[in-house]
Formats: sequence, structure tokens, C-alpha cells
Amino acid sequence: MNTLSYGLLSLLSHSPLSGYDLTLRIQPFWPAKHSQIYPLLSQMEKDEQVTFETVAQSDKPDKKVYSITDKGIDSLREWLSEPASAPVLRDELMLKAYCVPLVDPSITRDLFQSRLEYYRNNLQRYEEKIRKIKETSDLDEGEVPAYRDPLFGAYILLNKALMSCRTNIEWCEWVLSAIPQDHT
Amino acid sequence: MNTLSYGLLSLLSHSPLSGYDLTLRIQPFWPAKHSQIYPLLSQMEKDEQVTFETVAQSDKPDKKVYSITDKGIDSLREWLSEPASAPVLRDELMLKAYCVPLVDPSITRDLFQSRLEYYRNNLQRYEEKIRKIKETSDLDEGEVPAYRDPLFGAYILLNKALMSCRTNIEWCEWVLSAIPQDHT
DNA sequence: TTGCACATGTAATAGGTTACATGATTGT
DNA sequence: ACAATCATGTAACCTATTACATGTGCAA
Repeated sequence: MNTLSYGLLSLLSHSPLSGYDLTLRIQPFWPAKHSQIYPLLSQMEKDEQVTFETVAQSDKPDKKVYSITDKGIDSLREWLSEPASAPVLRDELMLKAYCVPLVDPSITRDLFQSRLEYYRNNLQRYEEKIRKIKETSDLDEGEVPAYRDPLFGAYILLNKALMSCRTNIEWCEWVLSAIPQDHT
Repeated sequence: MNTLSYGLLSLLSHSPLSGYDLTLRIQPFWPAKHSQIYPLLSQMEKDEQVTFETVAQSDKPDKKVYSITDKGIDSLREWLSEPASAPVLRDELMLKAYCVPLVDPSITRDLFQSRLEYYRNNLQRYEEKIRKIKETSDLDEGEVPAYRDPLFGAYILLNKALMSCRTNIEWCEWVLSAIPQDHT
């Protein structure tokens, strides 16, 4: 049981999901490939943290839908009571930013322009998601789902994503404004 | 030559540093332990990206001070011309946040209170650092070091750190305000 | 004399990515 | 036929952490 497996349990605490869906949904919080997730799910099933049933689909291939067990819920509760380790951010752009005076401003501009577009795309996706949540659970302006509402977690996470995205966009724009237009 | 080795080159492009110092300084941008960095430096030395000289110190043990070579500078310039890969953030608190309705609000409050203190400490360290940079290079309010100034990189990175820190503090405080005071 | 910061290294293990492999189903 | 998405799995490789190992110089 490593952090990733607790992450999978956390997702499964909301609803049963296939390994495929788990892989897609865990990306924003803890990036991992299916090659890491499928074997983990097997282990967790042996350890009785999860169960699965094979579900036949008419339009798509069969899938294995995993559900969290009571033992899994207990594991989650214990894990929540332990302090969370510090976040780990690895960003190539930060390493590059440190030595940009080595190259032409045009190179640096491209770097930050690409990153700006990356964050703008993310922002759009997140805004769409939060719009949907607000729609389906009709929340008033500034209102937050109740603490015991299963949507509470998704809501505060989406807000974090939005806030971080906006801050990063602001930073990229500020950096771009500090890069000279011509070859210096 | 992986990302970490380019990161080391990036740091060395400003000034020569020991493996020990490199380990400390790269943490905010690309966390790595000395056990990963020392062998990498040996490889990079064999590959002529860096050179080192042993420096005797009277008050502390001897150290190996690494400098970037011209070949290393060329490598850096090429690397800067390639697009930067997407940032990777792994944060246990985000995984936990998703399933906090499973536990008492007091548990959740502790989680976010600790994280808030973590960010407040970081903010203080970053504010001190930027204060020192502004002091030594006497910048006016809102002024940014010139693009070719070696401090340009450090300055924009510190600003990113400050902005992110403040946003995260704001988020933690907002989440804490949404957690009920009593057992719900 | 014990502990701490500085300083460098290797070995074993765990975590994560890339590549290989297969197959269903739908739409073009 | 072909590409795209869905779906699951393994093998090889690379990256990163933890543990082991050693030693200096200083201060309490």
C-alpha cells in the first residue's frame, strides 16, 4: 500500500470504477500510467482492499469494475489521520528559467508562450468542470457543498486547480512582459 | 543526460558549486537526494559537461567544486531550445481531500492547518530571499532585473514561488472556513 | 563525548515510464 | 480495410528513495 494505492481507494470511495477510468481520473492529482495501476489493483484485490466484477458492455469491450471494500474504507480512514507528506513539484520550465539569459529572448518567449497556452487550456477544462458541478448540485454564488456531501472533495480540488491555474497564467504573462522584444 | 542533469548544469551556469550545495539548491525546482546527484556528477564529468577541483577548507571538510564546461553550456543552450515538458505535481493532500467526508472534520482541519503552516513557512523564506535580491541589486518597486542579468532567472522563479505560495495559503484558508467547527 | 552540520560515496529497493502485446467495438 | 477509443495486461528500463558507510571540524 503506497500513496498511489491510497489514491485509487480515494477515487473508489466515491463510486466503483474500472482500471481504465481510474487511470484517467487520477492524472490531475497523482500522474500514473495504466502499466502501474493494473498490477496495483491486482495486489489490492488480493489484499481485500477492493473487489471487482467483470462487466460486459454492448458498445465497448468488457471491463473490470472495482469497488472499495469495508477493509479499504478502514485503510482510507487510517491514512487520512496521518499527516500528509509535502507536495512534490517537478517542472522542467523552472530549471530552464534559471538559465534563460544564456539564449535569445525569442527562445524564452516560445517557452513561456507554450506554457501559457497549456495553462489556458487547463483553465478552460477546469472551468467547464466546476460549471457542471455547480449546475447539478445547484449551488448559490460563493456557496460550497456541505462537508459530508461526497462532492465536497471534488469541489475544493477544482477550486485549487482553478486558483493555481490563474496564478500560473498571471506569472507567465508577467514573465513574457519582462522579456525584451528584440535580440538583446 | 536526463532532466536532473540539465538542472544541475542550469545551477552551475551561474556559479561553481559542490555536490552538497547543488543538492540543497535544486530542491525547490527538482527534488533529488545526494545519492542521486553524486553519481550523476561523476557521469557528467566523464562526459565533459562539468569539471571539478578539490577545495580544502579550514573550518569544514574538503569539497569537490564543480564548474560547467563550454560543452556543458552548449548542451544547456540546445536543451533550452526544446519544448519544456508539462509540470508534474504529486500532492498527497489532494488525494486525501477527495475523500475527507469519510472522517471527522477535526481530522480534516488538522490536515489543512498543517499544510497552511507549511506554506506560511515557505512564504517567509521566499520573502526573505527576494528581499535580499532586491537589496543587492537595488531594484525599484515593480522593476525586474534585465533579461541578460544572471539574476533574471532567480528573480522570476522567486516570484513564481511567492505567487504560488500565496495562492495555496488562500486556498487552505478558504477550505478551513468551509469545514464545520463541530462533529457533523 | 556527544551531537550537529558539512561532505561524499555506494547498495538495495521502490516507484514510474516506455515499449511490447492483445483484443473488442465503432465509425469512416 | 483503417484509424480511433476502449480495455487489460506484462517486460524492460530508467528514476528516485532509503539505507548503509565513512569521515571532518566545531560547539555545547
